[in-house]
Amino acid sequence: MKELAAKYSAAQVEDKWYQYWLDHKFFHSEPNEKEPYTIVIPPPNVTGILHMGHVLNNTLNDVLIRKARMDGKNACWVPGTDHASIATESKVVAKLKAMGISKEEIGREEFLKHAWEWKEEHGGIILQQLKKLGCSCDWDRTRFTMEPALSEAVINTFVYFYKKGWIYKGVRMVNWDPEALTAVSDDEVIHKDTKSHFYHLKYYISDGNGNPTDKYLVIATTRPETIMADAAICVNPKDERHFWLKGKKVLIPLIKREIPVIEDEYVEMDFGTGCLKVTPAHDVHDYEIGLRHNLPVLEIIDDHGKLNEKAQILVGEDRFVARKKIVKMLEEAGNLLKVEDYTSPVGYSERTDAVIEPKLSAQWFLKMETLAGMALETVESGRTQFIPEKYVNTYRHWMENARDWCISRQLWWGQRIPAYYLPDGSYVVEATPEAALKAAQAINPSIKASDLRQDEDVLDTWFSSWLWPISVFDPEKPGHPEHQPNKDLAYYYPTNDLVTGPDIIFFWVARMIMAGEEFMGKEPFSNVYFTGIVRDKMGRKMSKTLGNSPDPLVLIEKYGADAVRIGMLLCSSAGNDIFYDEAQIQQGAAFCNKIWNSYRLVKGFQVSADVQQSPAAAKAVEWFGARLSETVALVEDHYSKFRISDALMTIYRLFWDDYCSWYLEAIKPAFGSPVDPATHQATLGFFEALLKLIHPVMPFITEELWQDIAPRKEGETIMYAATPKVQAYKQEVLDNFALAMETVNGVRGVRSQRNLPPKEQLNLKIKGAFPAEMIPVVEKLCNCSVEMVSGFEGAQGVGFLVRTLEMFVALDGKVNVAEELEKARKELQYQLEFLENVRKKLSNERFVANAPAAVIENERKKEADSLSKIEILQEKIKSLETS
RNA sequence: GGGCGGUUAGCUCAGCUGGUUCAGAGCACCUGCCUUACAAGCAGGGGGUCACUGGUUCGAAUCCAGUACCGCCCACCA
Repeated sequence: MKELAAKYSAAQVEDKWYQYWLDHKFFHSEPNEKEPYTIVIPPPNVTGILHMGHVLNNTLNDVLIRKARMDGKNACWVPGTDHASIATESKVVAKLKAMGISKEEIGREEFLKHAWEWKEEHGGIILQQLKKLGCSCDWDRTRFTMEPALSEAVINTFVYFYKKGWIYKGVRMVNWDPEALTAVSDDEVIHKDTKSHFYHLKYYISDGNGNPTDKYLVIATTRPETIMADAAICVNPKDERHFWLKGKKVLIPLIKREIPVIEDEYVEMDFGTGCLKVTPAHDVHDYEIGLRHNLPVLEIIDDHGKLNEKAQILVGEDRFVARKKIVKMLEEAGNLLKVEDYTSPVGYSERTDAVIEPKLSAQWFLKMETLAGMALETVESGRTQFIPEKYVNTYRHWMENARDWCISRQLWWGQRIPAYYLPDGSYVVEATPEAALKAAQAINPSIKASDLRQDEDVLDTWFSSWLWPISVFDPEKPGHPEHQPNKDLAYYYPTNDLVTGPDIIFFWVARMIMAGEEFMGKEPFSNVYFTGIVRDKMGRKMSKTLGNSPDPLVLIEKYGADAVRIGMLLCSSAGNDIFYDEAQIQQGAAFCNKIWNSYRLVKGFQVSADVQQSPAAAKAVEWFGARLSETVALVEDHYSKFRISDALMTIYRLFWDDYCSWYLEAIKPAFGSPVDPATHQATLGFFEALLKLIHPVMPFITEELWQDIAPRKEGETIMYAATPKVQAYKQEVLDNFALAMETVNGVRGVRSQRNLPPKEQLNLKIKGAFPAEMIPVVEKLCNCSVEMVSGFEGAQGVGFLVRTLEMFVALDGKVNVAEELEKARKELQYQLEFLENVRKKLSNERFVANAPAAVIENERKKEADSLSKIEILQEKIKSLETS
C-alpha cells in the first residue's frame, strides 16, 4: 500500500484478507496448553440463505471469538449446518411438485436421492456467505447434522433413551399439519386469533328408537363439519338448566346417529350454551373427556384434512369446504339456530401456516420429567447464565410444565427411527439392522432380515441439534455415557458462550442443556446471550412477503462487511429487538472512512529527528496514553457483561472524539512542517492499539491498516495481536487535559457566537490556578495566545467560566456590554439558586446525619465552588456596569 | 386467563447496589465552515414534568403499590 486513496474502499481489501486468513489457517484450532474458548454456531438450515438475523447473530459470535483469540485464548468457533427436516423436505417436495412428481409416487429412496441432490446443490451456500461477513469459523471442523457420524450419534441416543425407558411409543392427540403431512410439536404451533363463526345447532332428543322428539338442546360450535364424529353431548353436572337432559340421548343432525348426554366438570356453564359436543377424534380436550367417559373415537378427517367415508356425508371434501356446505345443509334441515361472529385462537403450523388438525396418531415420545428437572437446575444454579436474565423466568415456567417431547415426524428427510417391527407387530429398538435382527431372533428365532420392517418416521430435527455442542467434537459420545471423551471433546467442552435468538430457547437451548447434563454431566455452555429479533425500522418483522428484508450480501458489497457488522451492533443491546435501518450501516461505513483518513494523516507526516517534540504534543501523548488505558478498562467491563454495543460505542468515541478530534489535532504539525520522532512513534503506537481494540468488530479494515503501519512478515496478523492492556496512569493527567478541553470549548464557543474566523488568532486571559503545562495545548487547539492574569481591568471582550476559573477572550471594540451583562446576570441567578439548593440540603440535619460522608463532602465542595463562582460573577457584573 | 418484561430527547437506547453539577450517548435536527486526513468531514447549538398517581426516604429516573399503554411467553372456552 503506497498511496492511500482519500476514501476507503472495502471491496478491494476484504476478500484479500479473508483469503490470507484462510491460507494461513488462522481460524483453525487444535487442543493445546492454552485456555480454550469455544463457541458452536447455531447451525443454520443447510439450504438456507443469509438474512439479517444471521448477520446479527454471527457478527456477535465473531466478535466474541476474535476478542477471545486476541486475549490469548485458544479460540474455536465450530461451524456447520442443520438438515432442518421439515423446512428442507418441504422445499424438495415443492421442487418435485413443479416437475410433476409427487413424493409418494417415487418412494422413500428415490425421494432421498433428490433431497441429497438438493442439499449438495444448495447446501453450504450460507457458510460461504458467512465468510463474506468475515466470520472466523474453524472451517476444517464444519459439521452437518445429517452427516454419517452425527446421524449415528442421533440413533445411538435414541437407543440409549429407549433402553433407559424414557422413550415410548404412544397414541396421542398430536398437532397434525395436513400440508406437511406430519405431526409437529406443541412448540411448532402458533396460535393466532382468527375470525370465524359460532354456529348454534339444535340436537333433537331421541325417543329411544332413533327418532327425534320435539325437544332439543343447543350446542355452539366453530367446527360444524365435525359433528359426524360426535361421541356425546356433555354438560356440567352442576348446571341446573340441563338437569332434564340427564340420561337422555340425542341425535346428531343430518346423520341422525344417537349419542348420549354425559356430565363432566370440564364444561363451563357460562360459555356458549353450556352444552358441549364431544368429538374425541378431533379435539384435544374432547379426547380427554372421551377417555374419562369411555367414549368411542371416530375419525372422520383424513391426513390431508379431507372428510372420509366415516363421515357418511360430504365424503372427500376438504374440512373448510365441508364446513361451508354443512352449514347450508343444517340450515335446510332446520338444525341451525343462529350464527354468531366469533374470534378464537386457532393453531397454525409454524412451517406451512396450515391450520393444525388435532389428530390421534401413534408417535414416539421422550419423557421430559427428569431431563427438564436437570436442565432447570443448571440455569437456576447459575452454572449457565442467561443474558438478559429475564429469560430465566420464561425458562423456568417452561421447564416446570414441560410435556413429553414428541420426537417422531412423518417425514423422510432426517434420521429414521431405529425401531424394527416384527411380523406380529411387536418391535425391537437397535442402532443397526443387524443388531435389530439379532434382538428379533432372540424373541423369535425364525425371523429373517426381510421380515423386519423399520419404522417409517424420522426424528425431529431438534433431536439431532440438541447434541450439537457434544457431537461436533465427539459423535461417539452421545448415546454412550461410558465412552471416554476424545481429545477434542475433553478440551473444548463445555463451550463458553452461545449466541442465539430467544425464539428457540425451548427448541434448542433447553434441550442442549438436557443433553449436556445427561451425556456429559455438565452444562454445554456458561453463558447464553439472547439477541433480539431483527425488524425493519417500522418495527415489522423481516419477511419475504413484505419485501423489507435486505440481502446482506448486497449490503456487504455496497458498504463493506465491517460497516454492516457495525451497523448491526450499534443498535443491538441484548434481548431487545433490533430496528434495522440502513442508515446505521452508513454510519459504520463513515466510521471506516474516518479510521482510514486518520491513518492517511499520520502516514503523510514527515518525520525529522531535528525537530523537538512540542510541549503541546508531549502533553497530548501523555494524555492519550492515560485516556486509552482508562477506556480499555471500560471496554473490558462492557465485554464482561456482554454489553457489546456499549463496548463498540466506547471504542467508537475513543477513536473519533479523543483520538481524531483531540489528540491528532493537538499533535498535528503546522502545514509543511515535519513531526518529531517521539510523537510520531507514540502516535503509531496509539493507532495500533486502537486497531487492535476495534478489530473484533471490524476485522478487515483493521487488518489492512495494521499490515501497513509497520513492516510485517508473511503469516503475521492482527488476529493474534494481543488486546491492549490497561497501563497505570495518573488521574491528574486526565483531569488537567479535561480542564484544557473545557477551556478550548469555551474559546470555540466565543468564536462561534461572535462569528470569528478560525484563522484569526485570539487572546485568552485566564485568572486563577490553571496548570501552566496545559497552556500550549489550549493555544494549539483553538488558535489563541494564553495569558495568565490577575485581573481583567480595562480589558474589553467576552468572559466565561470554566469550573471556578474566570476566562476572558479579548475583543477590542466588538463587545456588546448589555449582552454580556445579561448573560452574566442569568448565570449569577442560576448559581444563586443552585447554592440555595445545596445549602438547603446541608442545613437539613437529617441529611447530614444520614448521608454517607463522601456525599456530604461533595455537597460542601459544590457549595464552595458555587460561592467562588458567585463572587466572580458579581465582580464581573460590577465591572460591566461601570464600564 | 396466567406469567414475564418495558414506558427516559424526533428515533434507537444507556443510566449497575437510591446521593458526583444527573438527566446522558449515538443518530436525526438547526447554525456557521470546501481550515492543506476525512463534506462519509469540522466547529457550535437547540431539544426530555424520566408514562401516570400515590407511598417509602434527609434525598427517587432509580425502591414499593396502584393505573394506563406496549411487547413477549405460556395456556386455549367448545
